[in-house]
Amino acid sequence: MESSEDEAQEDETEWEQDMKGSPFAVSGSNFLKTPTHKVILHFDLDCFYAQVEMLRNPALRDVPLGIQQKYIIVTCNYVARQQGVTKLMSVTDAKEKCPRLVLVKGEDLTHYREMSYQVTDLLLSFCPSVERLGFDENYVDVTEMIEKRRAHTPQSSFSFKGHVYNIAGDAADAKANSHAELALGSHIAAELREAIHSRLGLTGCAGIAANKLLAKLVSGAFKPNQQTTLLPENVGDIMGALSGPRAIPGVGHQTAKRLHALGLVSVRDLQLFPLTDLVREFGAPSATRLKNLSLGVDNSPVTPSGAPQSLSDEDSFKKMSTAKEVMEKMKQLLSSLVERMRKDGRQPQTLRLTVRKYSATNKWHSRESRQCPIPHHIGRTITSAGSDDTVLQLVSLAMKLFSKILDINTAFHLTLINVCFSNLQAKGPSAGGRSSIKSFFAHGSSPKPFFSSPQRQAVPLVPRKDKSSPCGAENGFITSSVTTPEKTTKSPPSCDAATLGAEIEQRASVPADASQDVTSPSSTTCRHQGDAAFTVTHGLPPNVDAEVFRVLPVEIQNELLMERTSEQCHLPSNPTLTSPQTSGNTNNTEQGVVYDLDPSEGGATPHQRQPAGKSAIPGETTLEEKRLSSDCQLPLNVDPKVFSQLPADLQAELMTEWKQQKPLLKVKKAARAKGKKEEKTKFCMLAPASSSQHHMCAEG
DNA sequence: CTGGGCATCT
DNA sequence: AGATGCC
Repeated sequence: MESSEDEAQEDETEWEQDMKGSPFAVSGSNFLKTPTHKVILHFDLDCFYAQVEMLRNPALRDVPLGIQQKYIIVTCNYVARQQGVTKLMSVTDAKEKCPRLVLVKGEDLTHYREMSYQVTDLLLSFCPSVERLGFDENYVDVTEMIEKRRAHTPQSSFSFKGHVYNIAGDAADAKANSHAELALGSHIAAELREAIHSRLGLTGCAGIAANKLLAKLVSGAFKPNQQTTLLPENVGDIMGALSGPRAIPGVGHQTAKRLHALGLVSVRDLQLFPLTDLVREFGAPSATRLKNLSLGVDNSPVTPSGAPQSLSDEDSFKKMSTAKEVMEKMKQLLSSLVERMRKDGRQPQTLRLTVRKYSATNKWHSRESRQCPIPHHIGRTITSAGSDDTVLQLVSLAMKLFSKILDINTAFHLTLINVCFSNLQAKGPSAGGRSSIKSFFAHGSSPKPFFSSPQRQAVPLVPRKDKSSPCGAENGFITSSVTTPEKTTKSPPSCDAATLGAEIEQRASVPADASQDVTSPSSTTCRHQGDAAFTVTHGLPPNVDAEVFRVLPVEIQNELLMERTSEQCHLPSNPTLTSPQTSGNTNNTEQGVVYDLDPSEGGATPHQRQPAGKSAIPGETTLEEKRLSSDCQLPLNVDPKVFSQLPADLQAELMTEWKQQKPLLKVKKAARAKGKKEEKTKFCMLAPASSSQHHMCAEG
């Protein structure tokens, strides 16, 4: 049944070899010098944060210790676990279980991060192929180390260090000689764990197996501070022992839900489920990967992590609803970020702001982010000086992003703010940013592109294979191309991967690495300019740090000033003082909502007001706007004299920016006047930078 | 009363 | 930009 079809092609050698036995263990007679399977180590530090705190304060060693982030115990030491405390338990529950639980705040990750990289660096001193997974786990591909070590290891003298999964202690040694690579791997793992302990004082577990998936799964078999090796003949055992698909690394909440909807509740269900049906649900790439994972097959390489590709800092809270709070939080977050960035030495080229808005229904997942290039003159000061002014400039930039996410003058309720530096560029000692591109094309030969981080260059060390993987496991295939001539695997009676059907290999045409060719995407919406220099500094909004305010972009300043006006000044005075340019944008003009300073409604925020036909007379607004557009487009807090003295090109640049900032009102009005929807499209083309102010004032 | 980072894929 | 997943 199986191979009646003549799909042919496939490397026959591989095919036959695979049909003979387990993809993992080519029994004994392997004449090839290159290893047929890799040996991957997975290291997992015990209750990492708690260990770090116990190192910092040895008095905590013998007491029940919990690491607290906000209202959660993110991890705890084993004394606490003995008393029923678990990871991710609420502080309330933890205290209930263990009244004497000692809590240490763990929101600041600095110490954990530093120790984490010390561990990775230590592993790197033994082997170049180290991949981080979070702060407390590392994969190490020791295949090459083992090749060398095996060369000068006497035959038939192998043994295992630590546990061997599902093999009794005395039976394990009998298997060592037929699994020499894994046996050597177990010794290397023991040595590395010992190095971590003696040099850094940390304990942890290790898993030794033929791929990352299995190494990770088996590393937790005996905890804490122990290690376990998984033999190929026990792959079926460990996969079958999983509580369900969700327990497979790579299968998250969403995937598990979709699997459940297909009726798949056990790993075995997934193993036996027809690939065709799985493809229908997940698409070929994900389907093949899922099915492979369920079989214990994982051909993903250990990819050296190197230095992080981004640095971020965030804080969560129950409620944040004023611009003042937002700015102060940003200042705080960016200060620490800049400090970290300075130590890193590289220069970030992108700033990203992420917020989480409170929402009764969608409580946890509604994150929104905006990003923009970091102007060169700011970026440079980050690594060199890291001054207060740098932080303020970044706050200014971040506030621009913030105003693209939501309207500052409309009530908001944030529960999280995150700032992130990305597009980190190693700054070479010479060659200031320019001149680089040309040199690449000048002569065909490839000049060293910069100074790139050594880690990144180390990537090629990892066999980038798709086929021809030394893992030997791949050949079951079924090219998951569009045509999908799926060779359905015969439904197997056993759990063993070999019997269940060998690996399904996707002809992964990996998109290589989409290494962004850097330089500025044309989205110049966030371009920084010296706009702050022309702003007035008197009459600040209440409770806003003058220093911060001074550096803000004028548009943000305007909004803040207007907010103050609308909230505090109930004076019936001339409404036009509230900067129509900015006020218009903050309202749903299509509903005729405007800032209507009604004394009867004390501190109500504008958005809470009804469209109220009263003062929202379209005619008036239109007139007001015409006046502005024809005459003075300068923000109200810009001194026209000062502005007029600026170079023409800078004037134009500033004007462009200001127009981009608040174009919505004008255009929408214009469109409405003409009654054509096409106008909106035209607007989008003319002002692509405009934010998507899709938040209608709704709740009226 | 669900944290603070990271990465990859789309 | 967002979703998803890992710790």
